[in-house]
Amino acid sequence: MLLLGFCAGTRDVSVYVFYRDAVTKRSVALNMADLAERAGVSIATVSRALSGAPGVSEETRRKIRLLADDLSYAVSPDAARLARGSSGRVAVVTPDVSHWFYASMLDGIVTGLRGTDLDVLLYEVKEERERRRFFDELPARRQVDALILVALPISDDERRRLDLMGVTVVMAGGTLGDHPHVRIDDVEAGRQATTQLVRAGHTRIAMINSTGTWSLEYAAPSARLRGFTTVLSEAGLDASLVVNRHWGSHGGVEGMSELLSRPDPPTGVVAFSDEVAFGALRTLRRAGVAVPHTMSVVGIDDHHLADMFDLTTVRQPVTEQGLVAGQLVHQILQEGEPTAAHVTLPTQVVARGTTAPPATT
Amino acid sequence: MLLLGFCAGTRDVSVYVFYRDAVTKRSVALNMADLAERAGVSIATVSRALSGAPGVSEETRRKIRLLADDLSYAVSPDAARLARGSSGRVAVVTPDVSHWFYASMLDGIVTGLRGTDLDVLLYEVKEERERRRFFDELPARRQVDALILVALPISDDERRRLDLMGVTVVMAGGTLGDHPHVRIDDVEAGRQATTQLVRAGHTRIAMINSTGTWSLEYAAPSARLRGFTTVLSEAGLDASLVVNRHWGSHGGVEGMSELLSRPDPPTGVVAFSDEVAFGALRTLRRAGVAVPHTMSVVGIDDHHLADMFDLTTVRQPVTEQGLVAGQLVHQILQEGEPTAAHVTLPTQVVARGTTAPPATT
DNA sequence: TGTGCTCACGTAAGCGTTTACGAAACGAGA
DNA sequence: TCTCGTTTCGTAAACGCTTACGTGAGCACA
Repeated sequence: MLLLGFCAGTRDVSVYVFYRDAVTKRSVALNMADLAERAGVSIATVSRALSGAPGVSEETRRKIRLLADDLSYAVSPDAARLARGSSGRVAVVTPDVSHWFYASMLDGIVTGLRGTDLDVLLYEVKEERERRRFFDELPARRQVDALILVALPISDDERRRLDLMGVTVVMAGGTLGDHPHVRIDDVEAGRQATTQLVRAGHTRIAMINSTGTWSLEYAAPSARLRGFTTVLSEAGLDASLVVNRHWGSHGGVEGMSELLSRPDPPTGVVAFSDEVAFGALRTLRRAGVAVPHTMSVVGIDDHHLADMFDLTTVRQPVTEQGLVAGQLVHQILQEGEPTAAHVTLPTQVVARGTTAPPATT
Repeated sequence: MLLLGFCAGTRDVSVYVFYRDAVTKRSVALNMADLAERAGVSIATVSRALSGAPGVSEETRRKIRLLADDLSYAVSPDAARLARGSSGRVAVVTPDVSHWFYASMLDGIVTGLRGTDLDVLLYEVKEERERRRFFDELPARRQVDALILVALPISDDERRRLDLMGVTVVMAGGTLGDHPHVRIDDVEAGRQATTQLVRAGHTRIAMINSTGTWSLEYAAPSARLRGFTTVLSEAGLDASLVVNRHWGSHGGVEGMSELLSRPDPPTGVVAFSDEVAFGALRTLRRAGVAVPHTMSVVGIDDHHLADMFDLTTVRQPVTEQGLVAGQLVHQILQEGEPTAAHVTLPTQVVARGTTAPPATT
C-alpha cells in the first residue's frame, strides 16, 4: 500500500492508496472493523458491546467501550439503520416554521424527542402546491419511522396515501382520522372566550374569525365559532356579528375596522387568535377607542407576547401539545404497536386588561 | 419459500418466510433488484437510470423511470448514502426554535434548501449543558454533510472540535472564525437606531441592552452598544445611560422601569431588540407615559409584530439571512471546496409611530 | 476484413453495520 | 469421566444501494 496523496476536503478526510493496480478512494474514518482489530475481538462483538446487546461479558464490553471513547469512534448511523431496517428519524411537517404557533409546537416536539434516539427531520410546506408535492414524493422520503403533522389539514387522498405507507403518523394540533393526535378542544376555547365577555355583562358581542381564509379548511375556526355561537344563544344574545379575515394580525386590523364602521358596533370582540386580537387592538388604538372601557377584546392562544398587549385570552398549551406529540411518537415506536392515543389538553382563561364590563352609557 | 405470517406493524410491512430452516424477517418494500428484474435489466442500470448518471440510453432510462413511478418505488436514502459516502443531510443547531428570531432563521434556511436534495435535521440546544452534550456527541452524529449554527455562540474548544471533524460549518446570524457566515452589521444597526433619536433632536438617550445576560457571550449586544456609544459621542452626548436586562420582552419591561425611576429619565430609548422595545412600551403604557410625546422608543429587528406596536425600528433581514445560509451550504457542498463566503446583509430604518422629537417642556 | 473507438450494459466489489447460527470453553450434575 | 446447559464469542449472510471495470455490439475508417 503506497501512500499517494492526502486530501482534506470538505466532506471527509481521505487517503488515496494503490489498490489492485488502481487508485481507489478510501475513507479514513474509523470503522467497526478497525476497532475490532485493535480490541482483538470480532466485529460482531464490538457491535454487541456498543449497542448494549447481551452476549458479551461485562469485562469485554467495558474494554471495547473504553477503546471506542479513546478513539472517539461512533457507529455509522446510516450503516446501522440499513442493517437494522429502521431509520431512527421522525419527520415533522409544518406549514410555516416562522410562525409563533408552529414554532412553539416544533419546540415542544423537539423537546419531547430529546433524550430519545430519534432525530428530527424538518419539512416545511407553505403552499398548496408544496403540500401536494410533498405527499407525491413521500415514498421518496423512505427515511423516517414516523411523521408528525403539525396542524396541517390534508386531503382525503393524501390521508389514504399516508395510511398505505405503513408509517406511524401523529397529528399535533388537530385530528386525522383514527391516527393518534394531540390537540385542544376548540369549541370549548371559543366558549371560554365568549363566556368571558358575557359574564362581564356585554350584550353586543362580535367575533373576528378566519373561516374560509385557508386553501384547505382547518377545523379550528369553525369549532371556535361554534363555541361562540353556542354561548351567545344560551345567553339569548345575537350571534350573527361575525367577520372573517386572515388569521394573522392584519386580519385583526381589518376585522376591527369593519366592526367599527358598523352602525351599531359591538362592545366586546372575540378574536380567532391572539394575533388577530393584536391587530384589533392596533385598530382600536389608532381609532382612539378606549380599551377596555369602550371595547373589550379577548383572544385565544396566550401568545408569547399577549402579556405585552395586556390581552385577556384563552390559553392553549402549544408547546405542551408538541411535547406530548413527541413523546407519543417515541412511545409508539418503542412499543411497536399502533397505539391510537387521542389526547386533548385543557384550555383556560387568562384574564388581563383588555376586558371589562361595558361602559354604562 | 413458505409464507408463514403477515404483519403490518408500525415500522414496516413485513412478511415472515421460511429461509434455511429458520424464520427470517424480510422487508416487503420494493428494492432495486425487484425493479431491475421487472425491467429486465441489471441493478446497475436501474441505479444509473434513476440517478441520472450517464451510460444509459434514453429509451431504457425512460422505461425504468416509468416503471419506478408505476410501482411508486424510491431508492433507499440510507443505502444510497452508505454506498456513496455522503449523507445528504444538514444539521441546523439553534438555541430556541420557538423564538421569533430563530424560527425566522430556520424558515429561511429551510426555504433556501428547498428544491435541493438536502434534508434538514433539527437540533435545539437550549442550555449550556445541552450545548456541551451536543458537541460531545457530535461524532455520533456522523450523519450530516454540513452544520448550520444559528446565532449560537460556542467556546473555543467546541470550535476546534468542529474544525477537526471536517464537516462544513456555516454560521447564520453571527461569525465563527473563518467559517462562512451570514449576518448583519450590528454596530451599524446600533448606529442607525441611535441616529434616529439624535436626528429627532433628543439629547438624553438611553439604551436597554443585553450584555452579560447569556451564558456564553453573543456578539450582538456589545456591537450594538458600540454603535450606540459611537453615535452619541460623535454628537457630543452622554452615552453612559445603559441598563442591561434579559433580551426578551420582560427585559424591556424591567429596563424601562429602571430608566423611569431615575431622577432624570431620558426622552429617547434604544432597545437591544424589538421584543425588548415591546416590553418597554408596556411599561410606558402602564406608567401613563405618552409615546412618543414624552418618550421615544426605537427597536432593532423589525419583528413580525412590530407594526402592531407601531414601533419604529431598524430592520434586519432575518429570513433572508437564513435563506442565504441555506444556499451557501448547498453551494459549498456542490462545489466540493471549502468556500469562505462572508455575507453581510444590510439593515435599514423603518420609521413608525414610537419616535418623534422630544416634547418642548 | 481487420482495427479501433464509442456506447450501453452487466459483473461484482464494496459501503459499515446487525444478527442468526455455530463453535468453543467452562462448570455442574450424574 | 461423561453429558448437558450456559455463556461468550466468531463466522458470514444480509441490508439496498453505488461505481470501477469489463465486455460485446455497432460503426467508421483504412
